Amino acid sequence: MAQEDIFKKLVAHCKEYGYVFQSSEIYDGLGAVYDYGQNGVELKNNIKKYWWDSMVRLNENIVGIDSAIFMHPTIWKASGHVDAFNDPLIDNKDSKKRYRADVLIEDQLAKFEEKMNKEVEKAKKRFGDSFDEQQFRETNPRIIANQEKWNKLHVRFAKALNDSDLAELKQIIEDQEIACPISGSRNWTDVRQFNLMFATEMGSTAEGASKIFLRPETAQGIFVNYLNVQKTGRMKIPFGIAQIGKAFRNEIVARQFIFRMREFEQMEMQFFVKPGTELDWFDKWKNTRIKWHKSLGFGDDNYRFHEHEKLAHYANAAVDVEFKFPFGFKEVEGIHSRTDFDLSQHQEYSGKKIQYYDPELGESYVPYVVETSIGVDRMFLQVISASYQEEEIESSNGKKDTRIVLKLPPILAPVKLAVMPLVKKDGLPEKAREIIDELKFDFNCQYDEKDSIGKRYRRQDAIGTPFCVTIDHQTMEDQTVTIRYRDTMEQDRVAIADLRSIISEQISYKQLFANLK
RNA sequence: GCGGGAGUAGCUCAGUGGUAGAGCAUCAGCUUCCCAAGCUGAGGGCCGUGGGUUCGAUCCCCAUUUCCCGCUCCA
Repeated sequence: MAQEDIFKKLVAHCKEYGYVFQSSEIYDGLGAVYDYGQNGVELKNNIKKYWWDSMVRLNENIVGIDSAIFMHPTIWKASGHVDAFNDPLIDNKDSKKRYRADVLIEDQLAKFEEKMNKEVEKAKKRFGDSFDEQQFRETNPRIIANQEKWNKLHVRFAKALNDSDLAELKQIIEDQEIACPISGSRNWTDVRQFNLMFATEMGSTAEGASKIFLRPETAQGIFVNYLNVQKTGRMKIPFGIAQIGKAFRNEIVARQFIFRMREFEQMEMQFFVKPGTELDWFDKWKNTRIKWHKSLGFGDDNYRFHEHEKLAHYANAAVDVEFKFPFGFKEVEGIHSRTDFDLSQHQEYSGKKIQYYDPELGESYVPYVVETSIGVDRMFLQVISASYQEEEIESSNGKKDTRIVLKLPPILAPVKLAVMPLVKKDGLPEKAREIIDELKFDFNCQYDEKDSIGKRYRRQDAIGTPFCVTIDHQTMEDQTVTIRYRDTMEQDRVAIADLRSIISEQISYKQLFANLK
């Protein structure tokens, strides 16, 4: 079956079995926003717990925080988001290509510079060593003409950008007769602003209200709390701060189900290190994180690293962990060496000294940061797409049958255990309830007595329940039940008293965590 | 955002210018059978939304919204 078909079925399955619903569906939905259903929320919580425990519980030198979504607006100036997330865009109607309007105009400025430089080059060849470039630039008529054009355009462009005057940017592009490099045409749409940060107002009166942003990443909440945590937690470098929380980006194109959403959740850990050691720590975390992914057993071949060639303004090394989704290898997690960019910026903008006194060195420094940042929703999609299987099996009447099963890692499964009476009489239902009452404090249990036992097993397969316990007449005599395993469909007869330890062992972190060290 | 396709029951889909159907699913009862399809019955849809044409629109036209594919974008 084609991968796209599997993806479609997966999306349908997520809805049908209470994993993921489209947001506001009864009102026609809201673009690229999704809700998690009764099973989805359990899976998502389990994913978050698995990450959190592997960070905070497993590492003495990593602690967690939970910072607010609203933050002081200056934070986003310091972080660079206000500038980087505000792009005036324009489309060429013929080539259907989209450009940043400011980049088009900057290219035009560069063309003038190029022309001037060419004149200088020519003159250099002609006059040799005795050539005075400064004087030449001031006197050559062609350079003067170009310089004038450049100056005029630059002033106009800077003003338009400063005023966020989109119509003026469009007018500049028209006046400069800038053409699309692909189609060569000057058939442009209007310039539109795509502000990737959501804004709202804080303060209830119009005059007193100030514009604030919904955070586009959780990392800044960690950076601005660096001093608080380091001091109150008596943290010594190297140490990390972990956080799970929502972030918001007004994506131009948000698609592929929950892969790219406008409201999403991140699990981030910022690791503070001594300057100069950051690349060693970068390698260490790269290694640790890929082990974490592989520990879930979805197949090592389904992961790869993608090294960034073009680095962001703050980074000196960056790598993505990519997973093979039904629509191809895509980023799940990013590991970035962010240098001291963020803390230095906050130091500058806030005026507070954000440094660490290193007793070994006997001096203070702004720590360097290695970040691991994973999208919860992408992780969710990874887990569920890797787990979704359609199996051809032989039915009892000899016919071929398709069994749809979510082979979720038991530790992540929403429901760990279904307890069902083989028939709903002779005291079997009561016995089943008794077992659930005993085990529900340890595991998420589900009771089902409707339909044939085979049908009930299939229902549990569809939501990924790893264990089904069935009460039959023998149970009433000797206190044993059958336990049926989701993946193999095999059954064992075991004592009721042993159920807790059997299941506990299968959903223990211990083995998974052993692989992380 | 641009181009293309689609939107009918929880799911998969029929259907017609005269105010809607099937299979599966759901629920109740019977059946008691350890791997989904036994019997009986029930609930559920202003046919994505708004406007237009028409005596009358789920169907034709326009707009809009959502989803899918491609492009584009992506610290």
